[in-house]
Amino acid sequence: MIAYAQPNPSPWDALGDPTRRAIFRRIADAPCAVGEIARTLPISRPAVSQHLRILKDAGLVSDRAEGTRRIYTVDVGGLAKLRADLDAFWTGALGAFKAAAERDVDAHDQDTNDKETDEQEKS
Amino acid sequence: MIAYAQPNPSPWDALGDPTRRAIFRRIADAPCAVGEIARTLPISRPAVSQHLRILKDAGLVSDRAEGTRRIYTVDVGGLAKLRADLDAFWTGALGAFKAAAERDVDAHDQDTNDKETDEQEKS
DNA sequence: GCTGTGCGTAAGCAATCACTAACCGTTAGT
DNA sequence: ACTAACGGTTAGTGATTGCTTACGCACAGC
Repeated sequence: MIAYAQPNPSPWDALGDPTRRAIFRRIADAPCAVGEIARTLPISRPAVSQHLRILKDAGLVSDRAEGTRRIYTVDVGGLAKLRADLDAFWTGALGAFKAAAERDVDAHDQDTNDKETDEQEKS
Repeated sequence: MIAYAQPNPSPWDALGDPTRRAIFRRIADAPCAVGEIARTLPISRPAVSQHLRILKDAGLVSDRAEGTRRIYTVDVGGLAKLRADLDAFWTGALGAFKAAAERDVDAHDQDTNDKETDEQEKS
């Protein structure tokens, strides 16, 4: 899976896998160690390690040593990136929606602007 | 890629691919047709079709016919799901952070509660 | 020092996935 | 009716990916 690792994968890439989402969800609830996570999932402990590496490289979690254990915690930087992207998607979608609503009066007379008309008809 | 299709993939699964994120971003900007998207991306038009199918099954986009063209628009339902999940991640992460902040006074005396202490040290 | 526990990493493998070319149905214009 | 444009679908292919086992290092307790 190291072959899969690229320097800084996108948080979206990282959470595009259901196992990694489950792991991340667990860490978001409370910081925990690799072994604790592995015991709650139907996969091997090294697999969890490898997933954590990806989450870490994506900026979604960070880790620190505590004796023989490594404790993983959420890195809000990665969450912020996701939120920013999601907001952009949302803004774009709602922007088109609002533009269509403002043109609602003329919707049937101005069929030349297909983009807004399409969005209005979808809603 | 139909082999990849499952009835209702998660929006996270759908956006876990960079090509699909690019497609979705384009649609979030404004509704558009398959061919328009394909012309702006370095992949074939059938590939775009297949990606759109996944985004649609994930509830992130919807489509309608307009002559020979199919116009794709954002489905805010899928966006809402992403937002809800993201909020849950965020809430969990900040909850642990706030709990640690409230215990800041006793942080050095109560090292037995490792979870909160860990989160406080991370921040 | 020895032993046990925890965990990162590498290598290998089977399954999955993103891509292409080809095919064909639908729509629209002449 | 013919032609062009559009786009969904299928099948095949090579690349990618998530998993496992094995190895070895670090830490902690005795």
